[in-house]
Amino acid sequence: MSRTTIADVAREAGVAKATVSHALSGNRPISEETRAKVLAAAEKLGWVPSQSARALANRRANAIAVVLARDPEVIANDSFFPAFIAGVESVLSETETALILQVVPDRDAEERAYRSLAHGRADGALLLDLRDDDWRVPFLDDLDLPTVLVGAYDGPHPFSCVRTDDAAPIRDIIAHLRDEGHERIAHVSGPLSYVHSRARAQAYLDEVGDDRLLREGDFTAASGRALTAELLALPDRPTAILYSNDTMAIAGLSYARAQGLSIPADLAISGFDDDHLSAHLTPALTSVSSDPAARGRAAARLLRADILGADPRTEVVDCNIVHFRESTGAPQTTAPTVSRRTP
Amino acid sequence: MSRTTIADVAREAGVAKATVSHALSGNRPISEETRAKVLAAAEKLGWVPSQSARALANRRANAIAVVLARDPEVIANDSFFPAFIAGVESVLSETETALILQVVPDRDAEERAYRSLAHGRADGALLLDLRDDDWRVPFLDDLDLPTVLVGAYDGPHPFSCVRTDDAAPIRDIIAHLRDEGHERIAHVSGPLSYVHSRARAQAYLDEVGDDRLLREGDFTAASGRALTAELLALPDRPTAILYSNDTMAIAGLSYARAQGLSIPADLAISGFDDDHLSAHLTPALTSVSSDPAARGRAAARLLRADILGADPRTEVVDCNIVHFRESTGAPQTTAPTVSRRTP
DNA sequence: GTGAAAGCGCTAACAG
DNA sequence: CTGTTAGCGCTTTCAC
Repeated sequence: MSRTTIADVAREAGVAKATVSHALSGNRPISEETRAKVLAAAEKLGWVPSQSARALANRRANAIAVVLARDPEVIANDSFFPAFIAGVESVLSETETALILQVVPDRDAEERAYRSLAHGRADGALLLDLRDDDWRVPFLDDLDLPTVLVGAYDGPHPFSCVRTDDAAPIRDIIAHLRDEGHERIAHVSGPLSYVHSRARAQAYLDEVGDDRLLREGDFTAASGRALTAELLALPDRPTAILYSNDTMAIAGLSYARAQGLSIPADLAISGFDDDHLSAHLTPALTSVSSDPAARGRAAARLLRADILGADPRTEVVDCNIVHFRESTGAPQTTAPTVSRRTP
Repeated sequence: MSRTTIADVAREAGVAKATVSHALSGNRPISEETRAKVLAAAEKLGWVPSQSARALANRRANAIAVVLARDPEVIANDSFFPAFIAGVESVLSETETALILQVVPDRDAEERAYRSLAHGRADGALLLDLRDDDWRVPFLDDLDLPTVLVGAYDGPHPFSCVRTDDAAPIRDIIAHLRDEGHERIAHVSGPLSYVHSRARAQAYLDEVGDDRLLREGDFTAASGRALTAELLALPDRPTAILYSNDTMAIAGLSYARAQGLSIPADLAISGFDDDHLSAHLTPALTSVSSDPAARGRAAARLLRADILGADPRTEVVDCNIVHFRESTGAPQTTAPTVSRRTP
């Protein structure tokens, strides 16, 4: 680590420590001449200000945090998260702010993590995977840690918020399916305690009227498969299934085909999140892309403003696009597979 | 933020600051009685030690860093990275160590990032996406920042290293293809300056003997598509293509089918990395799973040891498994799709 | 415009 | 076993 400190640079440049500090931060007028001397000295000694000393003096860590309480395995198969993080980073990098990622196994660890973050490690936090009456909301309010909620949180809260309208694409898909003649349309949701799963399920219920064909999954392939089996075993089995993410949809699609059903002739299928491979499946999967990177950018910008003392505000990032593909009867975009043996 | 400091807790408990500090760290014997008093006081005041003050005094940030120089878009479609990070986190969480993620646009920013990390932000770094004669290796050595190389780096270096054997699965796939009667086997590699792409390409060359059917891609779907087109346009077009990742393989597969080729009858295809959807494609894609989480765990453990002063060592994590699926002629694992109209 | 000195909140000698 | 006293390296009044 750097044994050279601001004092060494000050000595080398023949000025006071304060001058070195201000020459770099620009927090007070410095003559061009001294500034040049200071920069030269810093360059010569290869000095970089210590982040920890600066954090202590400034009461600012120059870092923000994302804490995930999910199972590592779930994180690994999630297409939303990496894109979201990439968006966040693109904003943070403008201001030399670091992103701290913490994965915790249980609520206890999560509370400790937030406490320690709030006390000198991070200047703010991004909250994902919101649940109804999420305990983290009042908790972080108490901790007085600037926070941005990512998702359509309904409860009372003092924070900035990035929302999307997940109901509209669900309505569009259902309308499309009805046009195609479907009457028994099912929905495999994510855990209903998550606000985004619930919003999607609610849009489905509003459209369909009852919950006889609604099944609550957990976003894993296993649940997608199991609930598809359950739905297909019904006496009046659905002719179309909307899944709340692509992982469940693909598992369901795969199961249905294994049962001898043809997609979309016997069963139409749609997903959500538009995994980068979904367009390449056969049949290609109808899904909803939601530009997670745009949401990441918006969240990072809101948080930066909050940290600087701005008033919290809610931003609606509307970037949901339905991609109608073969799995719901859209015409094939790639040529049909004709068996042809070349010499 | 916490206005309550160690001094408040000391006063509340009627002891000295040092006692409070040691009661928590256990760095010197404390009577059960005082410790209880201290803990009670800390609890009552809701005090948590300030990470930044601690970092400054300890000269330890309790954080490690991963810096990515990739395009955010590439990160978003990469199945290796999130799983790797999940593995890293599972080890870090044991010791309250944070992970700092930084995405930088260019080399200049990357140097600054490492400098600032080395100076108080992080105690060590994980190096991914290694290239031949990677400038970061001597640079970090200079910075004196404990580092673990993730990948089979050949140049001289003083660091710990996590390697895998990527050649074996390539050999296995080629052997399998030859058994199936293939003679013209092509390879679409990643950028050959990356050590892992090169290792795979080298294994291919060693097996096949010449580079007439080798094409250098960049891991994106676009390059997979373009190079597939190029290979299929050859007078003696290949009957099998090995891709260096699944994204390129799927794009290639999709292109080939659009050209009217049947997979695997006309063209056999294999990928690498086993994206979580690859098993669900039709035809399912032959690929190599490499347990990125295991590599993440190994890297984090090595780095932790290095930070504590252990001697650097190289660990081979051998977890590559070839999954032979339909795209190379393995029997279908899901039942065939029989068109059947239900009432 | 610049310097000197007082913290930021914690840890670690050093005494007792 | 516990209290006192210096720092860690930077920022920021407060003087000049």
